[in-house]
Amino acid sequence: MELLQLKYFQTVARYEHVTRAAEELHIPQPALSKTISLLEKELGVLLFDRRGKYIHLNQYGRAFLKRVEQALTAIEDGKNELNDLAGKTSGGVKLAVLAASNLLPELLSSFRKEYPHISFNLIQHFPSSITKPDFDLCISSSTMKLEGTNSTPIVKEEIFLAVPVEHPLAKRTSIHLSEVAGDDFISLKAGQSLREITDSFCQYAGFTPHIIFESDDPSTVRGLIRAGQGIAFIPAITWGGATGSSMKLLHIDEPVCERTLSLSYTVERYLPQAARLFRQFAIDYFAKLG
DNA sequence: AAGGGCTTAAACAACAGGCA
DNA sequence: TGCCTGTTGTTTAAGCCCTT
Repeated sequence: MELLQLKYFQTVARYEHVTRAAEELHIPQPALSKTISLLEKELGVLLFDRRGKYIHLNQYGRAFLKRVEQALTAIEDGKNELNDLAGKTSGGVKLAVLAASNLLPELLSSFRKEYPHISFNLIQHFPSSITKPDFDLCISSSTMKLEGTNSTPIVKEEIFLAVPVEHPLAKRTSIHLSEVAGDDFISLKAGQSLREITDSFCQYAGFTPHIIFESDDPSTVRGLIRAGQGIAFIPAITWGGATGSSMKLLHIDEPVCERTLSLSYTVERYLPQAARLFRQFAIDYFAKLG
């Protein structure tokens, strides 16, 4: 049994799609089919159910995948550990960013000024087909609990309500959220952690926001507010930057609108030196922002 | 030279979706 | 419902490269 066969199997098992796995592995699809069938032959059981043109992991495949993941992770951790022992901190950091992606360019460029030899592999969403996200570190909202991880809070920020200057409440400095229950909202797309938090603020204030625009891009959200199309929640730090004179940020008295971002890392895995350096750097970086 | 592992190319089968 | 078309997975054959 070859290590390569196990890597191939892991990829096919994750995608349950031979062609996509072959593309991922940069090998021709027939070769991958052949490798998998040889592995099955060696194991003496079928790892996949073939139903027509689709393949699905079966009970043997699922059991084997669990062990293969453990074995390959252990080998990866071993390589990282040896690199560190040999004094090579040039490895990459697998960084998942599920929140505060706006600050990422500045954070990474600051870090790389100090450690130019450390590279990054950024993960900005977890494909639903991948059951076990693979990262060294993950920046996310504290409301998201990632299984098998430890978290360190890195920044607590207030969430303001941004209104256009011509809005009736624009002359105020603070409001109760229930005062804007009837307003049109511009919001992040559903599924984003910030969106879930702000929806819960509104729910607490006794209303469901009437959302007229959804966008993943903070600058688009700002532009729409300036254009008088609606109001929006704006995190003070991670969405920081000039708001301009055509927009006003209001403090929300009730409910308390804050969020905490955390840095998570998997508990059972060896954290490479490069990732440990970045973890400390990120904690210090956000401490300065806060 | 022989054997193993890989590649590309081709052929085939099974299925999904569109359409009449 | 039946046909057509496109997609996808599998198998086989021929050839290349590397190791023994």
